[in-house]
Amino acid sequence: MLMAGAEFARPIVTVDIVLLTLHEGRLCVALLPRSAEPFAGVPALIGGYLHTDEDADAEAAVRRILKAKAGLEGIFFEQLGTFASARRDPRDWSVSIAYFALVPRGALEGGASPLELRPVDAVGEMPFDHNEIIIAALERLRGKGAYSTIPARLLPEVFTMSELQAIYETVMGERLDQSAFRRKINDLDLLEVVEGEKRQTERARRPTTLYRLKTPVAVFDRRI
Amino acid sequence: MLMAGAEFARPIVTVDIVLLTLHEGRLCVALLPRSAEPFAGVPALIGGYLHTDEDADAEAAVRRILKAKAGLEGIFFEQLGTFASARRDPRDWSVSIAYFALVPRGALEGGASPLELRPVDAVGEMPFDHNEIIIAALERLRGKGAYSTIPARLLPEVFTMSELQAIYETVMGERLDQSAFRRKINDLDLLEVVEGEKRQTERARRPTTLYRLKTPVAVFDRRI
DNA sequence: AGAATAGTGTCTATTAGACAGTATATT
DNA sequence: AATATACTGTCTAATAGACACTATTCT
Repeated sequence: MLMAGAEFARPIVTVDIVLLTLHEGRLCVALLPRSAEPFAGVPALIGGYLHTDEDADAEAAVRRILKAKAGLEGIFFEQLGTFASARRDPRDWSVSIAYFALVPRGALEGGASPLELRPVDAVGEMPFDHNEIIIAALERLRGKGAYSTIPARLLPEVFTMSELQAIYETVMGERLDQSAFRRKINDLDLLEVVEGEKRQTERARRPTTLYRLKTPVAVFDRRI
Repeated sequence: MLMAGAEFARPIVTVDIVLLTLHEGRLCVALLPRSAEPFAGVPALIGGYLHTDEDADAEAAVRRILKAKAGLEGIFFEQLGTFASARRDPRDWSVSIAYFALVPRGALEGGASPLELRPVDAVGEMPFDHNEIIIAALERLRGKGAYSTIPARLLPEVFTMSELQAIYETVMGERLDQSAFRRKINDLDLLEVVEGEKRQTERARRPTTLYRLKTPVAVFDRRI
């Protein structure tokens, strides 16, 4: 039995973020070369130590790290799971609270950071257990994606119905029927119309209604 | 920028388990009086420190704690989420890797431990953020429950179709049509028939086919 | 026979998928 | 008019829900 006040050697605690975005129609993870050993210089998930002196909670650490290392603020993220074992980090027993985050294409441009976008179907060998963490993120996106508006967070705030459908097709890896897709989206009452039209101009096309999500993330019962 | 090897004060890391079972037809959480300060003697979630010297990973810690504190082995559990903040524990910045576990009614009997079963709809005020953790566990059970055989882990290995239906009804909090339920379960091909029959004997009833899950946990697309 | 639960059949309403058709812009 | 995409309508198949019916045991 434990005595009151007895303590144990504490593990390392870090936060790692699987930041996903679309680049040239492919789903990509954002990687950053590690600034310190182990694996210094090797591209890895965006992450860092929990700063117990300044982070109020794990989400605060995520926000701090996203801002400092990728220049991002106000983007969607949610907890993915925690990877904790004696073996995952050569330094010590280590706990990584993993998050997955989505940004619209283009939100990463302009930042002068050495972010690398690597297609998720060709990430290659990653340091630590980052391959495993990325796989968990993809499962989450594909699983929850079909039942929520989470995939829409890969799009800018305002988008067309066709763009939304294309995102779901990419995330779920299958073609969707246009008519059924629109019917479901409308039935679920997720979107509101934004005034203004999008006009396509290479060759000639009918202008498009623009939409915005009514709520940041909606989860529903039915599959898209 | 961080220097190589720079470190930060490490937080406390614990594991907490929301152990759910059925007792008199109601869903209950198993609580244990805390053996040490803070909140010594107060019933709380089953949990404990991660032992970096003996636990290979977080799941090993869960198994160790379930065995030592509740006398349970081989039961279903899965990671729920991690609760990490400066405020959740009066001692220090604290990380709790929370798990949710299901046991059949009766698996808790015999153990002489001071386990208390408290109905989830009347848990009352709990120490730390344990109320929040319990709510997350219930959401998980109700959410994933409708799309998986997880609720069946509240039953013994062999059960009848009616028992299974009753479990889903309790978990999901709604009545289900018997015919539709059986049709879906059969279509999903989740169960195998166990030789032998269950005979009811208070008053007179037709004997029942017994079933077992084909796989420990199956997740499907369709709602039960 | 009667009670009690096990298990089946069937009708109808809803939802999904396929696919063709119409609409509206530019060149 | 031709083209390209936006958007709608409709038919059919699959699934869900309601509900009544039959089956098998014991007393």
